[in-house]
Amino acid sequence: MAPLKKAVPTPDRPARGGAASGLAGGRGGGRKRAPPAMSRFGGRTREYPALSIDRFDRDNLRARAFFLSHCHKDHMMGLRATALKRRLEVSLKVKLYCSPVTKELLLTNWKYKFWENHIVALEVETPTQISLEDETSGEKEDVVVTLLPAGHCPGSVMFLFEGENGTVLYTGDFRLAKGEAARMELLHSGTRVKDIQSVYLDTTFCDPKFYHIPSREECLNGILELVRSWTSLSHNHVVWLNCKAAYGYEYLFINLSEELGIKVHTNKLDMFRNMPEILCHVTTDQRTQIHACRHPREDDCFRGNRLPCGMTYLNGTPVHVISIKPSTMWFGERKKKTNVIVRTGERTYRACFSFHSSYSEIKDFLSYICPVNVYPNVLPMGGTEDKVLEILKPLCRSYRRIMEPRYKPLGTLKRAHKRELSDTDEDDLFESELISTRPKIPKWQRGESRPSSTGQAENSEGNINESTESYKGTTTYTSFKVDFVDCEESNDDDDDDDDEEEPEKNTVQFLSHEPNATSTANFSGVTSDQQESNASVPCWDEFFTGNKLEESSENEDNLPSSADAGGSQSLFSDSDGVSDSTHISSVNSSQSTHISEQGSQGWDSQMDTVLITSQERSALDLSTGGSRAVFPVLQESPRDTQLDSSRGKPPGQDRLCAHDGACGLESKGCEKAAEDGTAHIQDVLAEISDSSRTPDLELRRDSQSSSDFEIPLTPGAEAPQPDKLHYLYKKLAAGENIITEKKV
DNA sequence: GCGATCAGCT
DNA sequence: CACAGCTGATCGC
Repeated sequence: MAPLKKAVPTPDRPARGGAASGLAGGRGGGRKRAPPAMSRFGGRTREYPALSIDRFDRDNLRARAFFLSHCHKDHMMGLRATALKRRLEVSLKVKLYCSPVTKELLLTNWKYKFWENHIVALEVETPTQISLEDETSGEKEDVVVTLLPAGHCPGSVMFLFEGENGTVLYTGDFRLAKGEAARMELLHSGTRVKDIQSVYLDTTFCDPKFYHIPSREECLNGILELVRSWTSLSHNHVVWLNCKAAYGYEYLFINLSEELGIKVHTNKLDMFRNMPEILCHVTTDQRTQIHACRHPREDDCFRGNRLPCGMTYLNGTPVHVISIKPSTMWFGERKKKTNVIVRTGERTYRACFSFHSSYSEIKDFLSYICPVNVYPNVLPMGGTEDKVLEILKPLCRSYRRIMEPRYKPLGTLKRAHKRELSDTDEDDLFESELISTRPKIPKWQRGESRPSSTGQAENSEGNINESTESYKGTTTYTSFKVDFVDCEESNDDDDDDDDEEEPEKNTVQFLSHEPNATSTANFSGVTSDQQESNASVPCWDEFFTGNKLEESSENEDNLPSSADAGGSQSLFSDSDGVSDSTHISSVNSSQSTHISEQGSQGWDSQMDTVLITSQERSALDLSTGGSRAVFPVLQESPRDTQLDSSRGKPPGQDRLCAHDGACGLESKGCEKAAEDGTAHIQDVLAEISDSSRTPDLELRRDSQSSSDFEIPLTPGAEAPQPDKLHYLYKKLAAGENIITEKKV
């Protein structure tokens, strides 16, 4: 959830202090900034008010049981307050339920030690019955709670409550790729999705502005290649990851460390003492080429070519530091299309990175669950509750009920109906039958299929997913070739980045393409102007010879429409059609308890800024240790991927290369490389771009591409357009009937 | 003095 | 540009 930060004054008890007291309103006299995304979730659900979740102040103090979805401060409000401490002292029964990882992280902070005897770690995906007893009246109520992996940060979970008042899902903060809900066994009953009364939903990015956020893998790979290219220049080329001090970047650290054999320097790591799979990739030894350390004046440090930890020399020579700042909003604000990595200064980069589901991921999730009610936990910045509900309600059953006859005579149907169509033009969301008959993805198929965002689409395309992803299980690493291109044009037209250092703002486009970029581009369902100029009809041969298929299914079918249309901006997808796909089928365990994630759709590279199309390059070729998986735990079930201390190491974990060896491999002749980083990055990349591809990569790539086909293309085109043809080919390849479904 | 809150700043 | 969290000032207890 985006900041729950500011206390929201309530009628029963206004926030204390400062402005709220009315006494300090005049302080400073400066204008208040627009508030960031604000929590709307007060800590309790309507159905189970005796439970407090992620809020531990005010009335929540009286809860019969407490739940913590993850260890971010904005979800821990009141958790160490005196009032709660006192309650624990007089009650042995009151418990805080959370995941084992969250418990570990919480208790490594001495400020929360007093919880020690009151925390109950629940295994993820293990339904547990909890007896809630009112300590004064003795009244009892049973509820079954199930923790589901949330993909937000280590230990993060969603809570599924089942009891007398129906089934309720509280998502906490989550990032789940499309189709993840369908893979969660415990969201299902038999073969069907459970009948969920209410979802309390993380709506941080529930704004068409964030229609598409590149998958974790895509972002990771962008960062990986940038870090790789810089650190390979010489032993004293160092990267500073300017990460906010929060759990959630661990999987990035782990993957960088695994891929490059370079541990990540952090200020603290004792909280991971019982999590060897993280611990072995971070270090408090400054003498490393990747840093994620913090300092109050870290920007000053950086400007002085110093790391926040103070390191200025490595291997006896001054370090050359670049910074990479992960962010999501920044990309969301771009008016022009950008890539996952954008250069913002001579030595500064922005990398796309998100802990929260994108607009389309949220919609996919919700439409799959299809609850009766939805309650947004967060109002996106600048958003209103009405606006968010306008987006979400059509995906709920309650909406349909409202839409039925009783409103008809009032004349409101048309307007509402229009809204419904506009926002979800891809299907008939209000067939409640769809909900009840939606099949669960069979267990054996999990991790191999890409259920679509809607039941209908899934029905029509499920087979394709299955057939084209049959290689998924073997997709254990990614590969792609990158080039950094300094673009003449500025990335942004307004707010220049604060770390801007160069007179002219160069944008380094981080592009990854297939070797046959032109042909793949032609498979695009939607073509840009530029694309159209050289658009040609897709060729079956190319399609079928294992070259990547490209299609912006999302743009096609989940097309942001009316509601979306205004500010809609698929951040990384300009519909140009050359979508890059990085081929990873699992997210690393460190991103919590979770997911065998198939990356969400590849984002479309921006063809208009392609100066150099990169060729595919196998990660194998560059990886220091050989065939290492970027995401080493994909075979594991969600439960197994939990960062529990009891959990075994992921496969291959022991293969952490000595980083000297790693660097030495690629640093030849680069010792005097520092002055112009970009040029040298390009040099290095040029050098490695000859690397050959491994044959099976192509298979993987192909298999991955199926994720782009989860939603049927819009039928009804008169003549077979390239995209149509592409679709037909796809179906044919899947051995399917090519009769198109009639859409609403 | 401590905790809560807010402004300001990453 | 804001995903989360720190610091310091201020206020209430």
